Amino acid sequence: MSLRYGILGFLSKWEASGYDIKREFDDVMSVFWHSHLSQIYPELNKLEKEELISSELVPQAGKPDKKVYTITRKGREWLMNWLLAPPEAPKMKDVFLMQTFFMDNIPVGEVLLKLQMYKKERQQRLDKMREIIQIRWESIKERNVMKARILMSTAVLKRGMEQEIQYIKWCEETIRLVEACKNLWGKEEAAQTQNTYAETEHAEVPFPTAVSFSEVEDIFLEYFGDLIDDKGRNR
Amino acid sequence: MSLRYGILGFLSKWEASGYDIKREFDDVMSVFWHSHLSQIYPELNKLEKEELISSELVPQAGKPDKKVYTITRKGREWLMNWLLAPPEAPKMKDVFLMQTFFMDNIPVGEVLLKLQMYKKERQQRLDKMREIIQIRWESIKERNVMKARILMSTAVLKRGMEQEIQYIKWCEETIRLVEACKNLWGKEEAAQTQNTYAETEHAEVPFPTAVSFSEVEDIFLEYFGDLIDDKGRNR
DNA sequence: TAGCCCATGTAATGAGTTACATGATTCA
DNA sequence: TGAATCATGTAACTCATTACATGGGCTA
Repeated sequence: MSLRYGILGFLSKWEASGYDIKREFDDVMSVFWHSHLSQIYPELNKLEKEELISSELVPQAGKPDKKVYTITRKGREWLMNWLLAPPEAPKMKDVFLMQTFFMDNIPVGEVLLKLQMYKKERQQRLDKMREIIQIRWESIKERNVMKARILMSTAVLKRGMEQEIQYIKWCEETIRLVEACKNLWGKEEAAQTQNTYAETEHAEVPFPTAVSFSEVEDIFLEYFGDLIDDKGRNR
Repeated sequence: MSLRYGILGFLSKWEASGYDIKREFDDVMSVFWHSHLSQIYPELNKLEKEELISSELVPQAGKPDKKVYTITRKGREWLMNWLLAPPEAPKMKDVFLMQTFFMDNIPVGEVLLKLQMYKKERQQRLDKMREIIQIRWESIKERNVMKARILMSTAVLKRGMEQEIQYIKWCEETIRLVEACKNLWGKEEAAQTQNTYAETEHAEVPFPTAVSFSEVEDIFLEYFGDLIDDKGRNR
């Protein structure tokens, strides 16, 4: 239900074809949304049938024809009503965090590798955002104009960048934590065997490689910083 | 494709019914995933047919019967293969950021209200996580055991908490930014009219309430901190 | 000449949500 | 007595992804 508002929102400022909209979803809007052309085209046709947008065929030299869409008054009304509605509860879906949560099932070496790979993934997203914001920044300064749309879109870009920076930092910190607690995984070659016996673990039988908490308490407290309220402890 | 691994991952440590799994998705696992019972039940049946899990009916006193699932060897193999596969590229879907991006279409007063409401939403998530981590922290200290699973799940919880803290901070900063740039929206009553003319905007016709950038440059630079590389400027 | 960019789609499949259906116990 | 919790599901629908289809122009 949100894709259509992403389209209406974009068309509220610029006329565009499905292909143009996809380009935007891959560029600035990738901070908060992603979509395939095969979803955008049918949605555009649906929006036109509902008279929220209208289209015009524009011939191009040396390129295929374009179907350029324009938002209608009704479309603007729908967009505004959506914008004024109370915000939805955030619905988390983070595949990488899910994997991390279950990484006790694979050897430590693999855990560290995955964290490093993911850090790179996030670094690339950040680099892309930095580029986008740099270009926009120069353009704003050059044209010397500020508008509400520019303000809000840069605010969103800031949020995106902060998110990537913090995710990268978390990867680094977690790599350090895992390295400091390597022994919890036991020998790498034994990992397969360990897992086979893990099903008895819920009955409070200690895991072969479990250690007493006090051994790692300091590492833990440092990792968490002030996120934990550690009452009854003298430090 | 990830829900099934969320289920397998959970069952890799504890035997559980569909209802139990749902409870977990609403609790600790809500940091990175959410799912409905009407999706979990059919998935469990599918997993059983594929022999990745097996079930046993457990009668209960004063409560309906439970269908308790156990992961099979084949299920563990599938889980491990998924965990060892290279991480997927993150797929962003943040409805609130999408709305924020297009908030030039509604009055400033409404923009500020929405940012405040969303901040509260995130604050509630944070409070819930704090509670969860506090309970786990006490339990770890009491039992005095540390295992790889505990390590990784707390790392994920940390990430979740950081995310909420930073989102809240971003809301606050953005509220301040919007307040400082209120005039970009013009009079609230005029908002409807403004939007009607916005379609001519792509032709570089300045927006009625546009101001020169230099007027807000300092506010902007403060908002961004060191996120922008502002070359050729003396500060 | 192979592969990418432009441009628009359809079809099949998979994932996710909302509504409906049932029925016992427990708590206010 | 009504609402919430426990417990398992089906059906209808919407949303999202992957694969397929077409075809001209540009670039290495």
